[in-house]
Amino acid sequence: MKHHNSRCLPQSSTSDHPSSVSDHRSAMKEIARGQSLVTQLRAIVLPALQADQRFEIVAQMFQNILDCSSKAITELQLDRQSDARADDALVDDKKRVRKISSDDCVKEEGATSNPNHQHKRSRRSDDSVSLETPVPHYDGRQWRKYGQKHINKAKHPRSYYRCTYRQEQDCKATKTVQQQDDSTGTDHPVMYTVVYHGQHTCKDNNGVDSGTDDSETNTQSSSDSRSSISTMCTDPGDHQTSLGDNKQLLDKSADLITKNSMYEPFDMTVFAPLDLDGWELDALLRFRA
DNA sequence: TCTATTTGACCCTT
DNA sequence: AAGGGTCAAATAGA
Repeated sequence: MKHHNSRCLPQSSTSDHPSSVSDHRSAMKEIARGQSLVTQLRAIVLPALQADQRFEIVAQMFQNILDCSSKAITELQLDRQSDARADDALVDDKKRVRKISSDDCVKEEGATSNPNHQHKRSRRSDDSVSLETPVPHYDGRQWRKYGQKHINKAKHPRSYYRCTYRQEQDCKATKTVQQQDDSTGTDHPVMYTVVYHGQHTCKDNNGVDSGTDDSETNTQSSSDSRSSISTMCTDPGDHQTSLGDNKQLLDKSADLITKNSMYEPFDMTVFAPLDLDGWELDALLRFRA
């Protein structure tokens, strides 16, 4: 099922619905909050069900719920963008004129650097959805980290991720993950602010479904056994203290859980419910405590 | 050897 | 000029 191209969506006039933008925004926030809660719940429930026959069903149900909310957010985003696009058209066009002309000048007169540096870096805040979660990578999507930066006045660095299928399927979805400053040294779980930008245009969840002919996996998927979810704790120092002495135990647990699920008849990588990284387990255990 | 992550540099917006 | 987002070479790990 393909998402609608925003350009193909009927233009829902904001003038017809003056409150639609704020309605969309609050709706998206609520859905995102629901996603966060479901994600947290899943992190609690699935490990407890690892030896249970109902594990698969429950995992699938969780994933279906998350898929539903993801699609709802996507639809809302597309709807909002189609509204905003009309409003922004003039403004964007002005910016674009300046951008293109300056780019042309630079490139035609011999670019000083890589021609790949053609992307705009600005992000419109209304293109994004943010949520707070103790398990920032537990969203059922596959992400690849492409950068990390220290943000001004923030204790913890911000990590930048893009969809794993960006190259293969030109999926423009990105997200940033940043640990909240006030979430260390307290009893409650470490919380992260996750901001999603853009929509997934890659096929289905993880692109896995398109590989039903998995006998001829391409070269890139040859490493699938190594990582079904390519995100992991990448903030050096951020989690070391919290992982502490329990890390080995947690790793063993994760390993055991993963092995248990490895031989299930369906592809667990779709859900990746038990592909917990150390910090996710840490967050989970703190959450449960 | 291949893929993912790290990290400094570059570039753009404000 | 500062801050933030992205790139890409270097590095790590399986």
